[in-house]
Amino acid sequence: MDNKLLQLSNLIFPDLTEQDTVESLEQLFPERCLKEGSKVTRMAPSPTGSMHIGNLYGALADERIAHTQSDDGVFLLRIEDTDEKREVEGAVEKIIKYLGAFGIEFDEGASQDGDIGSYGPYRQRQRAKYYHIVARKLLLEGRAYPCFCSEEELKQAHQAQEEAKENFGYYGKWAKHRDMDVDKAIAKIQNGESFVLRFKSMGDPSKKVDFKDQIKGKLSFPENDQDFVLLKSDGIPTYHFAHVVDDHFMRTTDVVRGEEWLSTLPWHVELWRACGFKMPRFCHTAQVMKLDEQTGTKRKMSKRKDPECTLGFYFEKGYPAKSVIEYLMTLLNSGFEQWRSANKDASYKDFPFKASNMGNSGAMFDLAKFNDVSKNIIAFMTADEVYSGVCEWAEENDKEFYRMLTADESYAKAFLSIGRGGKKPRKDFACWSEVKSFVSYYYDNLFTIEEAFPETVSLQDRKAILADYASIYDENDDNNAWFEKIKELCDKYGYTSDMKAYKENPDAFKGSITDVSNVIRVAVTGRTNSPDLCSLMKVLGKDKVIERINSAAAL
RNA sequence: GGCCCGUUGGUCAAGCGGUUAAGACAUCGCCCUCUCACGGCGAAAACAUGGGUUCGAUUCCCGUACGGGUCACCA
Repeated sequence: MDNKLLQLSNLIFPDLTEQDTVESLEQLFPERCLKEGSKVTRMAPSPTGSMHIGNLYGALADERIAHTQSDDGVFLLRIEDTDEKREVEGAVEKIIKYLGAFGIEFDEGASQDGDIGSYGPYRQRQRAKYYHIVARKLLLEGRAYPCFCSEEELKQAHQAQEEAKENFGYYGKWAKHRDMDVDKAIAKIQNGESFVLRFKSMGDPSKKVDFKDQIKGKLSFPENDQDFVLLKSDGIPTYHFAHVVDDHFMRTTDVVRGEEWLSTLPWHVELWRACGFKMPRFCHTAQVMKLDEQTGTKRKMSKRKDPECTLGFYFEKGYPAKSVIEYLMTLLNSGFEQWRSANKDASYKDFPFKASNMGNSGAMFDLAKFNDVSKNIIAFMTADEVYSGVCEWAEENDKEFYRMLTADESYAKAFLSIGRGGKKPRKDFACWSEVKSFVSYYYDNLFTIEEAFPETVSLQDRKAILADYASIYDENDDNNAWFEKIKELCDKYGYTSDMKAYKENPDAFKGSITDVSNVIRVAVTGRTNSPDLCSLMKVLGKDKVIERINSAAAL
């Protein structure tokens, strides 16, 4: 072994002993004993801010890949906290809490109560030693070297490259310290100069590397020639290095990450090889996009411009977690929707998820479609489920409504039951925040006449019809009897109950049964649209119905 | 600018050399013993573009345009 190099490595890695070898790490983190075909995936967020829909999208993909058709696959959470400057307090807890709220659970990794699993620690800053061990190996093998360039020098090089129309970066002739004399490097470090550890690339960009991605298929890039940074001046690794070391020693089988990493894939390929590690499979997922109203073009979802981008949006509006997952599944895997229509009651977890069925171009987030998906989810819930969903939301977001709902639970459940159950349930709301305005007429303090009575009915007729109806209404009538009474009213006042005849020749009649029932509907609910009037009136109770009809007759 | 990825109706998407080019959301019509919702039926609506290869290209190859990503001691 080159003594000088050894001296240099001792200077750079004073925290390591001779026992700290890559082989010792291989023993510490042995290959996992999993069944054939089982997969290990990881979500690796950096704790730098609030979660957005793209994070959830990625997490769901990871989770499904690990857990579909395998009972011992592993989905783990690793915290990429290598950038101290951008770290946000409490972000880790928030990530775990939010994902949990969407039903996404980890088998292993960082958690609120410390680490779970034997491949940790799972927070990168606590893994400094492991990175150093691998980095030292690279240094001693001549695949890494210290670089003393200042920020200013790098900036200047960048500018010079721009002027010379050459590629940006630290490579070839621009890599000033690549071939620096070891003695000189030792002297500089002893002198206390700041440095980073760079990878020494042997790549030749005139050659191509072929690569297979689980989603994108065959890819081909020029070989890497960048001497990118492995360890920053504080000894903490960059993403690139941490990715290779962690995914190797955590024994990740499938790296699922956004396609923004595609461009640095050649870096990673060369690094995996230089480390002597076997590469995992890669799945580079498309981004969730959004139509920009201003420009009319697709663009990445942005937290600032798109409220539906942050996960908080779904909680504030009160979308069931299940709806969000269901919609993301339709974006994530082609074929999910068709599978769903054939398997209405199945859990999304039963869907045969395949990485190869993931879309390879960015899917646009479509709020209208999402709302439809959510309406379907809510439509097939029981009244009890809807009730607890609304209450949970209202407790956080609308205290007054919460008190009203909980003041008479069975009353609330009764009106939430209308049109529910059976094969063709109503699809009235997409989220809990829409419920209140929909059911407001069930509560006297929210009830107002919001819409006009039908114009086809004269004031005189309206008063007479209402007064008449108040005297014949019987809350024990079934739907048929109820309807017969409306028909009788029609006949009495010259409105037809024969809709066909009315449509064919509307001028032959004063109006139709629609007008008559709408007179009653507006009197009772304050609006021209409502669920089935007969059921609705039963829930309201005879007293309230009569009271409202009488006061409307007095208008 | 270099490199990479992508482009099927308004949106999400099937399709893997020969199809009347599925389906879903949205839109519009019609039907369904009251309105709305649900449901049913139906309509309109697409292979970015130019060259090849081929008996035949939405499908394969090349160019162009457009969109996206990336080029940090951020991930």
